Amino acid sequence: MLEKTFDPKTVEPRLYAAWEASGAFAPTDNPDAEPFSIVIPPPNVTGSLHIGHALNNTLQDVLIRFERMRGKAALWLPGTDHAGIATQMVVERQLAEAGNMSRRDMGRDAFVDKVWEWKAESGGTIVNQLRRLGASCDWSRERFTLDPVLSAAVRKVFVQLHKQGLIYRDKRLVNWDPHFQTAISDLEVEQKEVDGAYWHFAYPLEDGSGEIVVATTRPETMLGDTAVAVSPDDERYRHLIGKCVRLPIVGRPIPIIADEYADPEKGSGAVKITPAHDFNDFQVGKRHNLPSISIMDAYGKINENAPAEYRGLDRFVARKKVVQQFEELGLLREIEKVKHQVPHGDRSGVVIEPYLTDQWYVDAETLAKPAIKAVEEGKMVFSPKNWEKTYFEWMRNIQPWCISRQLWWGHRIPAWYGPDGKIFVEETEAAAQAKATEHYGQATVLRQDEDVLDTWFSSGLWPFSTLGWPEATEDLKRFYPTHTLVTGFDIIFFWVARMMMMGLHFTGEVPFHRVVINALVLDEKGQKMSKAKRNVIDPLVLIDKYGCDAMRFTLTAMSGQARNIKLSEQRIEGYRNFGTKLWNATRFCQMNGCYRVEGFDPATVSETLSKWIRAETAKTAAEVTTALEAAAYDEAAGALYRFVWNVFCDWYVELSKPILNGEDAAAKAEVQAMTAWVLDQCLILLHPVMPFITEELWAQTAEGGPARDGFLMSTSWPAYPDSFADAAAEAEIDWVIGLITEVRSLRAEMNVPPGARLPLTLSGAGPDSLDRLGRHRDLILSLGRLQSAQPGEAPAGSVPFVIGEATGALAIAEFIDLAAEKTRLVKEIAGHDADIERVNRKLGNPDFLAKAKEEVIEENRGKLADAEAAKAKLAAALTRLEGVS
RNA sequence: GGACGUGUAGCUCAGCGGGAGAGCACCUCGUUGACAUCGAGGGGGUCACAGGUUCAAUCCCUGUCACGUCCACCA
Repeated sequence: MLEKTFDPKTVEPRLYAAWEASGAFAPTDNPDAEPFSIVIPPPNVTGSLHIGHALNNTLQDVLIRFERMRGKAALWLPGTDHAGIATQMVVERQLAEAGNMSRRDMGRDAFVDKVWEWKAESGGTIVNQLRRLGASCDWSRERFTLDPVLSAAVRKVFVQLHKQGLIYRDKRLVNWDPHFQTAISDLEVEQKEVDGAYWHFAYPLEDGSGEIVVATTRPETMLGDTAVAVSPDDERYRHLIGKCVRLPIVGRPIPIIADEYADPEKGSGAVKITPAHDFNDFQVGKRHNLPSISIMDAYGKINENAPAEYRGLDRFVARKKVVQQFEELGLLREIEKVKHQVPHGDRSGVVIEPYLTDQWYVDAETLAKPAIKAVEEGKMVFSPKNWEKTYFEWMRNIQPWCISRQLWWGHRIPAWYGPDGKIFVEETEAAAQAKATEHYGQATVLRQDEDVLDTWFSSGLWPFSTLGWPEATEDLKRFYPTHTLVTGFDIIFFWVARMMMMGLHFTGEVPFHRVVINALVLDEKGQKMSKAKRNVIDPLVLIDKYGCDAMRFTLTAMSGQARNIKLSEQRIEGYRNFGTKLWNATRFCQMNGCYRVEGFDPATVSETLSKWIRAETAKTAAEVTTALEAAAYDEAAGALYRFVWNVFCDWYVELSKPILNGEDAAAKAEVQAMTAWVLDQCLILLHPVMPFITEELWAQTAEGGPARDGFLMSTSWPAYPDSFADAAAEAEIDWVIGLITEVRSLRAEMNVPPGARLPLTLSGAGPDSLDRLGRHRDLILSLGRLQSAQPGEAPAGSVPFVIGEATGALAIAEFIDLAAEKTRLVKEIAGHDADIERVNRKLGNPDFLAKAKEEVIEENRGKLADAEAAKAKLAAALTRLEGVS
């Protein structure tokens, strides 16, 4: 016999270890099995499981368990991402806390060794947390983006793209993070609204004939100004074009130029041009051949290109100083306070500087074309579909992707420089050396590029690099392209788009056929979770408190098409209760001798109740299967919840009791076997969502019956014959349920004391109804707490209700409240009247009759007839009642 | 500025052309009987607003308002 309650704390680790040890997570060896593969969005190796991971990985696990049970060669390939900046940050912080040498003091090689040490010690955290989630990943295939095979793939991709002219080195403005002293991509820049100001500065004309006023939000950049631009159409300034102003503080004469970029509507209509520190100005500078004077170093401090008193000052100190000097010079015309968007580094949180450096770029525009086309042609579909608009929007306006990072942790760029700066891009140092020797005619010392690649460069190769590409491995042949990618919308650009570009370019195929975008998990108030707001819900805490299955079911059930999920603990509690319900239903089965019968075939049952639950089971299985195929996780969860709780527990179990406690041994034996069968189906169908409790029940229910053949997780997903659908059985049991519900409802409404057993009569019943009444009388009596249930006219002092073609009447003379009953009848009749009127209006409309579909018209005729019949019965009862009173 | 999304019961959401639904919360009743982590019953909604298409609109179209997210830009 089962324990009173389920104890997830002891069961979960035990079962997970058993699954993993048995090899059940690996795809089947069966060569005929259809492959079904997904790759995990690799969490940062520094990460720990947050609620977003919990959702994302639960959905993947539901999917992979489902497909595995369907007999596919299901591979869920796990792994982690080396996460360049994030990991480097963690290790640097640890070094500092331990009072160790800084990264720069210890040097590159020593530092990278330290990071590997850290990875060996602490890098497994998130992977073990995924195990607690029940994730059935094939750990034997676990990958890390810096693994030798994956690194080789990165080098090959870089070299090939370079040879194809799709990777190039260029000197231009990048988003520079002065905190980490590295370039970052556009995507790693976050716009934040901050308080700032427009400072309006007057630049005196060199010939002393006046001044021109410009405005800026970054006064320090004026130290690098090389022009002032005005619109060629701006009458106010036309006469000044070609003249020079003398740049205050600096003393440099700079020209006034005409350029469309200057908008006469904005500010004074004149704009200072700092090509080395502003993206727009850089373009203007190019057009006019202006010098680009970079006045900052990599740390955001003013450099030697500025006047001596500024050198070494932090950019924000310099800003104040510039303003102060303008004020002292009498050239500060206005300070206009504004709130404006300022770019910040997403990791460092500091203000990003446009900075002029040499960096490596990917020609994303070229790579994007096939990636756009693949989605247009439906070779890859988003679910929900709308996300393709986001994808297209970005892909069609894509900018060159800056991929070099001035970090030490990552894939070092496979480019070597000769003494004259000649670049050799090769997969290995030896190959580069060979090329250099050939080029220079003698062995020459080369220097490798110091930079590493953007982490997303290697992530972009993930679906094929993890399967062994560029080698034509068995795994690559069998599992690529992968089937589905489950991920969050926040990384559609960072990751999905890049995988599409790289996958198509290097394998000629889409990396996945479907991308399922999961929602963002918010707190119960709909706010983003953040440590600062202290509203973070830790999935591990939830697992401890409610059990893993409860959390998984909650996330699955709430994972609709909406963009976010507001998670509340109350909801989790509800689904924990659902698990308890299933547990107790199983206890009921055990107490009533419902054990699995070897060789039992549900196709052979003869009890109507058996046929009914068989049909309901088949309906549910079909619903769940369809929903999971379509990634409609919430629908699958909803169908399971309703079936287990409302159909199986609330009705089937109740309806089976009289038979289980009855004298008919054959019927009892059948229902016992059938009940055990249905319970098994519940466990199977629930397993993908609630793997632990179902596996545990699967094992425990074997105790009183034949032994189970292996794990539930390795059991086949059901496919029932069409013959399980059973309209007659459905109609019959639905009638019984309807009758019992009516009786219960009337008892409650009429305030009949719980202990009172009442007589029920049924008048006007046809042969079917009489038959059903006869066959299920015991059930009806016990569940309706009735004294008797017989055909016959309603006695005086009874309350009527409509059941199909018949009128039921509950004799409650001693409890009846005439006024309340009259009110009830009037209300019900009014309800029918409203229906009749609405349907009549339709049926009386010639346009409706002419244009509506025939079945709709028929349906309405049926409705009308039903409503009129029901109304007539109740009206008759009302008349009788009025006769009494 | 551009794009996307959301407004349905007190709350969270499903439904998306032909009778307004679920869970939670609420109210009433009920524990020696699988389960009080429970059972039975019940109340509660001009489906944001305004137009349009249609025989028929919560559902499709247009507009308005409110809220949210993303992208771009700012002298």
